[in-house]
Amino acid sequence: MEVEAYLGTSDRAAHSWRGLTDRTRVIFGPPGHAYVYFIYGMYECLNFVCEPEGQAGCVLIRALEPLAGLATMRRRRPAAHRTEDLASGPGKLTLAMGITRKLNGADLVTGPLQLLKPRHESPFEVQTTPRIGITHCADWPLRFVIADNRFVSR
DNA sequence: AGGATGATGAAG
DNA sequence: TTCATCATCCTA
Repeated sequence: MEVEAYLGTSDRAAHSWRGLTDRTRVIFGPPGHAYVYFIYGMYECLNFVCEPEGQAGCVLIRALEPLAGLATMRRRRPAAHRTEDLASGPGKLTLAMGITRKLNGADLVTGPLQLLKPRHESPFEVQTTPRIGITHCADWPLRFVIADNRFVSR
């Protein structure tokens, strides 16, 4: 599991940095919703909106450990030859899970994509590192990974 | 190391 | 209406 935080208007790496636009509308909306954006002409990335309505701030979901639907994910990700590669990056993750911009703005509690509490939660240690793939504020320690976890990018 | 690929936002 | 930029992935 791997995530990155993007702050509101103070974070030059964040889409919300320039303020409210058509694209950033859902980031400024209520928390608990999905922000899905299109990048590099081919990929989509999933974020969770985290700040109260009117403020901007979200978390980019960069990688996760696939637990269910493995066969479906393998079909969607023919380039992934190992289970660890199915969702080990923000673009790979959305491909594996079939997440597209149609889910932009979806409610993560009641909508078609739901964030659930795990049935069994095992303890883990969080490791903090700089964010990946950005130019502005590149040294801010806002990337969080489960320590020693195989299911992360890179 | 480089190419695929198109939306976005700002400038003209 | 152009233009640079971009929170990426894959093949070589």
